[in-house]
Formats: sequence, C-alpha cells, structure tokens
Amino acid sequence: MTTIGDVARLAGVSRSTASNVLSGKKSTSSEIQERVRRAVEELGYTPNAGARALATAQTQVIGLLAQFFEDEFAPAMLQYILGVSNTARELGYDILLVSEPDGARALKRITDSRMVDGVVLLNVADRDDRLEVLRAAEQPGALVGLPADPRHLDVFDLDFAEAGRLMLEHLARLGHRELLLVSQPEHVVERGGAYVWRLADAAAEEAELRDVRLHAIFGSSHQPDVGRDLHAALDAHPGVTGLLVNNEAAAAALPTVLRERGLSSPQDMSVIGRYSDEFARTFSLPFSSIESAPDRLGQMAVRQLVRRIESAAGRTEPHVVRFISPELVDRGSTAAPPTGAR
Amino acid sequence: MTTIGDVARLAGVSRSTASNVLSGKKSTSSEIQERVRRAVEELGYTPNAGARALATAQTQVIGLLAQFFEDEFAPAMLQYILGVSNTARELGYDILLVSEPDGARALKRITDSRMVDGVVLLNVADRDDRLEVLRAAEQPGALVGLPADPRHLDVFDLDFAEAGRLMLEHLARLGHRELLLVSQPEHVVERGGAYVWRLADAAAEEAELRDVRLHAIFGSSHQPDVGRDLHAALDAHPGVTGLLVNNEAAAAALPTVLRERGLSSPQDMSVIGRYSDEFARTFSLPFSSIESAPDRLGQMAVRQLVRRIESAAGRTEPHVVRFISPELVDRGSTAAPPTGAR
DNA sequence: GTGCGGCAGCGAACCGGTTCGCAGATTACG
DNA sequence: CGTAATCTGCGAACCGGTTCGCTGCCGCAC
Repeated sequence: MTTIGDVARLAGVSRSTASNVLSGKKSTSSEIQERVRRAVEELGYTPNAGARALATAQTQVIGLLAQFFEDEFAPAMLQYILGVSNTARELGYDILLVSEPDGARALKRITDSRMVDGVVLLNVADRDDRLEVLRAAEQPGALVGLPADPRHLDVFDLDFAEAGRLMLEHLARLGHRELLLVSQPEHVVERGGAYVWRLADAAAEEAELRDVRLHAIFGSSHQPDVGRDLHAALDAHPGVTGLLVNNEAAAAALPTVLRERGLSSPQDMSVIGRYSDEFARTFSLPFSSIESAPDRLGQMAVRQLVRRIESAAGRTEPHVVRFISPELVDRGSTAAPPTGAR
Repeated sequence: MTTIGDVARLAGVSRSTASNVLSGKKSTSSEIQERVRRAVEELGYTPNAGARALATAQTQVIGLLAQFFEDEFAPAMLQYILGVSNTARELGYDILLVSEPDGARALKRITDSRMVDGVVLLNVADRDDRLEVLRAAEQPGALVGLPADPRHLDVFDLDFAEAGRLMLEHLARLGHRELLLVSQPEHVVERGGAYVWRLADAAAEEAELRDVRLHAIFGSSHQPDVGRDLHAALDAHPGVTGLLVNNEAAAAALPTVLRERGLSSPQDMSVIGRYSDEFARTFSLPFSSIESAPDRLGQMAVRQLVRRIESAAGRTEPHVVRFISPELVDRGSTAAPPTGAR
C-alpha cells in the first residue's frame, strides 16, 4: 500500500506539502508540483478513501434507497437507478445501492455511520417511514415521488394529476365519450403509491367536466392476470373507445389483448399509456404515452442533492418540490372514435 | 456527532475498553459491559464507517460492476444485481454499484482507493479488460460469466454448453429433425459474449451427432426488429418444427410472432428458451426454458467472495470455476413434431 | 505466607489523510 | 537599505476508530 507519506518521501517534501499539491488548495512552486506529480505517477498513488473520509467528513458517496415490491413491475425501477447512478458519477460521486426491504433501518444505518454524504429515495410512498429517519439525519436527501408531507424535503416527481387531465383531455377532444382507465394494482395504492390516485382522481374530475364516462379498474402487475383484467373490463364496458393505461404490465400486455379481441389501434381503440420512452422501445409498444422520464427525475434529484452537499448555501436554501410537466409522445395510437360507436 | 469517546466518558471507562466491549474481542466484566451498552443506547452511538475502515482496513462494502449495453436486454441484468445485493446484505456487506461504461477504470478507482473489500463483476466478456485490473488489485473478486482465461479468478456461470446440448437433445428425442436456434445479436458475440457461441457450438455438435438439421440466427435485442428476424427465419426454413431461444427479447416477442403465423405451441411448434423463471413470470412466457438462475449465480459469487475476504485461509485457497448445471423448467411447450412435417 | 498466573482496564500508538499556525525566504516598497 | 508584506514549505495536531503492551489486582496453589 502506498501512502501520501511515500509520495512525500520520494518527492523530498513533507506530507502536508504533498497533500497541498494534490488538492491545489494552497499555492506551491511549479518545481515542487512537478516533483510530487512525478512521484505520484511513479508509485501509482491513490488516496485512501477511508482516511480521506475521516479527515474531511466527506465520502463522495450517495446512498440510493430502492424498494422492490412483488406487485410492482421491476424493470421500470432499473431506469431510475441508472439515471441516478450515471448522474452521480458525472458529478464525482459513487452510489451505495441499498435494496433492503426495511428501508428505514437501512437508511438509519448508512447515515448514522456516515457512509454517505446524502441519499436519494426512490419509490417514495404517501406515508413513508423512511422520511422520519431522513429528517433526523445530518445528511441531505432527495426524493423521487411525492409524499403526503414533503416539508423540509426536496421532492421530484412527474405531475401525475396533470398527466391524468392531459390523457383525458386528449381523448375527449378527439370525440371519445366513454373511456377506461387501467391503474396499478390496488396493493400499490394501499401501500401508499399516491401517484396512482393522483392521476386517477384528476382524470375523473376532468371527465366530469367534459361529460365523458370514465370507468376505472386496478390491473394486475403481472401477465397473464393483467390480460384477463383487461378482457374482463372491456367485456363489461363494450362502449369504451379509448384506454388510459397507468400500468406498465398492462401496457405490455395490451397489444396481445387487442389482437385477441380483433381490435386495432387507433381505428377501433385509442390508447394512451404512461411509461418511459426506453420502456416503449424495449417492448416496442406502439402506443402514444405520457413520458415518465425516470432518467430526468433521477438526474434532477442527484443534481439538487449535490448542490446541498457541496455548497454551504445549499444547506440552508428553502426546500423544493418540483414536478415534471407531462409530455405526450405521439406514436399514433389515438384517433377519433369509430363511427357507429354510441 | 457522537464518538466512542463520548460513550466512554459517559460510561466512565477508557476508549479502548468501550471499543473492546463493543467488539467483544477481549473479555470484560459484566458490570462494565452493562454501563457501556447503556451509554451507547442513551447517546444513540453508531461507529463512524470511515474511521473504522481506516483502523481495520475493512470497509464491509462490496463493489458491484455492472455493464449496460445498448444491444442487451436491460431487465435481465436487474436480477443479477438484486441477487448480489440481497446476499451481500445477509452477510453484512453493503453494495457499491458501479455502472460506468469504462469498467476497467472504475474498478481501478474503487480498489486502489480501498473503498471496497472485494468486487463482483457481472456480464464478464471473453476477453474482459477489467480482469487485468482485478488481478493486479489487492482485493479478491468473483466473476459472473466465464472469460477465456479464468486463471487466478473465481468464476460462476451457467453451463451454457450443457444447456445447448440439453435443449437440442430434448427436442431430438421428441422426434424433431429440423430446428432453429435464435441467439443474441451478433454484436454481443463480437464484444466477447462467449456464452452465446458456447451454447450455439454445443447445440450444433449435438445436432450433428443426432442427425438433426440446425439452423442458427442472431436475433435483435429489441422489438419489433427481433419479431421480423423470427418471421424471416421461419419463412426461410419452413421445415422447422422446434425453436431454441437464447435471446430474452426474442422469447418475449415469440408469442406474438407465433400468433401472427397462426401457429400454436406445442402443437405446431415446440419451443425451449433460456431465461430465468422470474423473467418468465414477469412476461408470462408459456415456454419451457433452461433456468438461467441469476439470483443463484449472484448468491454463489458473493458467498465465495466473502469467504475469501473474511478467512485468512480463503485468501490462498485455489480458485474455483463453478458451473450451474442447466435445468429444464417444463412449461409444456414441447411435443412431438406435427405429423406431416417432413 | 509467598509466588505465580490470569484477567480487566488503561494509555499510547497507529491507520492515512487534511488543515492550521508558524517560520524562513523572497519580494515590494518607502 | 531597512522593514513590512507575501509566499512557500514544514511540523504538529486532528479526524474516530482499533490494538498492543503494560500494570495492578485478584485468586489459587504450594
């Protein structure tokens, strides 16, 4: 193991001088800079992260708390993780990935032991028991997902209410009068997945305003169950001419379901989903959709977190709750309802 | 910040005694143990990870090097990550997730700076530039994926050659005489994804032995391209009565393709895939498949890694290359070829 | 009663960085 | 030419743990 002492000895300077050259925090003569750099090069020196963390009280590590639930569609989570991870690295931070089921305890562990300079919480629930721990921690945190009480926290989320309105408005304007909303499983809502009802409530409200009938179901998060759910709902409501799909698994199953019913989109059925473009490409989903932008959300969360970590001012700035405005990616799956529909 | 000094003071003992009580490495009177524990409780003390790492030269962190490529099916990777992460936590380790494109540099960074006690490399290529760095590192490493030269490394992988033989044998025994193998994209092979040709070569060899015609194609990793690839291959070889699918995207697209061709499985077409059960459930794939067991592989890799980290003996034990024997999960998608097939 | 072994607790040193105050050398300026 | 200001490098202290060797005390055995 080569230490800064070795570097200093080889360069013929003191440890403190070597440290100053490497950090650049104090001015040094160019000759000494050169000697130190050469020594670093020759010895292949890399500072010891633990020692540095101890001395500076900074680890250059961000904790990432992901939660994986049985009743959620796992592949969607991966995109958030990658968004956070890539942005962090650009800013000079590594990621400590925590996937423990008991998120609150894990969060306490990594903050109390000062393994991390800050944390990003994914998949934040309406009443999330991690928030209490986070508020008590010394380190700042950023959330992806809006909880019931966002005070003293930085929050980033898609504007699900606006998304619900937008989806409904789009179809209503095309002339649809009876629509079906497919949400995530009811378990997700019970667990505190507030985004589900935020979108649903806003869509229902907008439907009322525009005098549109809106049926709503919770779809399963797995196939083939979700396929059955879709069939059942379409059987029950034959007048439906358009779908709002806030459920990744349902979106993935939909091409098959439509084919099985002999329907094609958009001629017989207009469809708008809510998922990421990456997701659409992976599964080649041909439906227009509200972009859920996991990479952008992850990026925003990390950027804000790093600001708070690095600037003294950032520490005390007022906290922000920032929504991404929903954007409709048009893939041509919506049209006027078929003539002859009620 | 509360330190072990605070605990010691409150308990009325020296710092070293407090440390000994907490580590249990030296015997202490039960009265003092009680006093120290009470002080810890009262102050909510948690040891500082950086300081401990500095003193013990152990971080209780494992580096996880994942690589995400455009031409690979990302959701499959997530399962390996979770397998590693969950096992690590059970054994008392946290995970530093590194997703940098330049894996070799990242590996050098985290090992040289001693952020990690060991590393797990995912998605190891035939000639992987990370291996050189790993061999030079002080910390042990475990690979998921077999490289060309596995010397001085612990390697865990599915036995892809055996998988290829097994798939072919199974269909040959049922009476099939003309089969199609759908592999990963050619880019994956060029990049060093050796498992692709290991399976393909073994299947071809077995086909020769059993006097079966085996056609082989590289399928795209995305839809709808891979659907087109499948249609084209089936058009070109109308005598094919069975499919070997070593390509997750192709497996996911296959139900649609079969339906489009008016084929049903297993009556008209027998199918065997190679993917995990979790993957099959997520996409409700009805095909029998060779279980790729990402969770088990991740678990084995971490277990072995931790043995090397923790036991002095483990450090010097001979290195292992361990293959998981392929197991066929029967989902009823294979049968004798239709009568009338050549 | 004396000698010896073992145990419990303490103090000091150490891990490898950073930082702060100080001193010696150099420059600037009056 | 003398003094003040500036610059550069050094030494020591510190971050918060762990560990090693020493000492004092106790109990046991002869």
